[in-house]
Formats: sequence, structure tokens, C-alpha cells
Amino acid sequence: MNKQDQLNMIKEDFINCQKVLLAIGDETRQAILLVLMGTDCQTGLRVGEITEQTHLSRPAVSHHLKILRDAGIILMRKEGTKNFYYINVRTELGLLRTLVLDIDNFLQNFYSNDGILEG
Amino acid sequence: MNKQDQLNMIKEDFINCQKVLLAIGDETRQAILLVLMGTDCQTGLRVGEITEQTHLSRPAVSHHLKILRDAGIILMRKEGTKNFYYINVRTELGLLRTLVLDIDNFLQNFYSNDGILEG
DNA sequence: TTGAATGGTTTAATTTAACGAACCATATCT
DNA sequence: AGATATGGTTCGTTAAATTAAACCATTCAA
Repeated sequence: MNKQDQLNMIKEDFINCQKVLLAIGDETRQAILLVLMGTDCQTGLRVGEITEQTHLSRPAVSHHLKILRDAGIILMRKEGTKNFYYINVRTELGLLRTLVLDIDNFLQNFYSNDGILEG
Repeated sequence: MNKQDQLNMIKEDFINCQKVLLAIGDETRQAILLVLMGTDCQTGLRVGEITEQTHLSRPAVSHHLKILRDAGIILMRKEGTKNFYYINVRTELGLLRTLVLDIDNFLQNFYSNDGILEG
């Protein structure tokens, strides 16, 4: 694969994980993720329970949960009026791994000291 | 390593790559990175040259370059009044890889169907 | 030493994101 | 149906990020 192909791939990677990057770049959402990861198994947590463990209002939590959900990082299960949120085991963070790996590859191929090939 | 230890590790990871996440989460900065990666070898590009390849003003480019530099993703070399910017081969994107790997590990240990251990 | 080139920074305006009060929708229970 | 619990959404406000004009600092050439 030549240089331009790799660059296009990285460009695609950026597009694919755009939502994920914005979602986990926010410290509040990182805190929410850690709260969710701290719960036993996959039963998930209700919005109210998450709110209690943060300094935020319920609407704010709801807002951040939506962003995390749109990014494919968490999932929701309805149960009556209760909504349980939990980490998506098949999380879209894999897209991030792809991005990082592709960049690593690129740098190794075209920026390493022992072999500048030029595309 | 138990569950809480892993959670603390992920918490650290988030702190460590906070700047990186914010830096590459912005589409404009992604475009700048792609421009830098597209240049032949490591001579780097001047601010003026980067400006020409974007829709931005020079101050805006300068602003974004500073953010990318603070995050350890790019480096600068001065040559007279000219400043050359280039990708940091030892880029701090490695911190991102660590984060993703740690989360993957965590999910595999505590959220996989075949073995919920509880910490 | 003047003039031109290069690019950081400051400032002010615009855009975008985050936030909570108030509100609305839905489900459950009596 | 009425009352309660739960949580999405709307709306106006506040906070933060992005942007370009204007400005300042440094280097080099004539």
C-alpha cells in the first residue's frame, strides 16, 4: 500500500471515530463512563443513580448519555419507566484502536529513520 | 490485578491523554495533521504553507498548531524567522493506544459472557 | 539602518457546547 | 381516573472554543 492510500485510510479513520473522539474527550463523560464501568456486571445504572454519583443535574446527565450513546460507546435498556445504561462491550472504541494502529503503521513506513520510501 | 485497580488505571489513562483527545477531536486539526503527514520526509512545513492548504487564517492555524504541539503530537524547528512544523514520530498518540488497550482488557475481564469475576 | 518576510500574540466577535429550571411524556400503582 | 416515579426535551443562560483583524517581535537582506 502506498503513501497516499495510507493517508486516505487515516482520513477515513478520523471520520469513523469522530463521534467517539468528541464523546470521550469531555471529562464529565469520562467520569460517567468510569461510573458505569464500576458497576457490577451488565445490569446497568439508571439515570437517577448516575446523577447521584456526579455533580450534575439530571438533564445534563441525560444530555451526556445521549452523546455517549450516539457514539456507540454505551447502550440503553428500557424497563418500564426506568432506563438502564451500560457499557457497550462491542464498544466503538475499536475504531479508535484502528486509527492509532493505522497512524503507527504510517509513521513506521514513511517517517522511520531507517527507510524513507516516499510514495 | 483486581477490578478497582484496573478502573484506577483507566482513570489515569484518561488524564494522561486528555490533551491528545481534545487535540485530535477537532476536524480542523485533523486536517492539519493530514497535511503534515502528506509532506515528503521530515523537513516539515512552514505556517504559511499550512495556511495555504486550509480555509483558515494564519492566526487560526497558529492557534491550532500550538494545541497540537502542547499535546505532543507535532514538533517545531526554527530556522531564521521560519518555523517548520512536523509530526512527532514518538507521538503521544501512544497514550491513546494505552487507553484503548486498558479498556479492552477491562471489558474482557469483567464484562465478557464467559467469566464475570467481580473485584 | 531601513525594509521585507515570517509568524506569535492580543483583542473582540462569533459560534458552539454545557448547564439547569421548567416542562412534557410514559409507565406503574392504588 | 388520579397520583407517583422516572426520565426525554425545550428553552434561555452561561461558559468555552474558534476565528480574523490588528499588532508586535525577530531575522535577514540590501
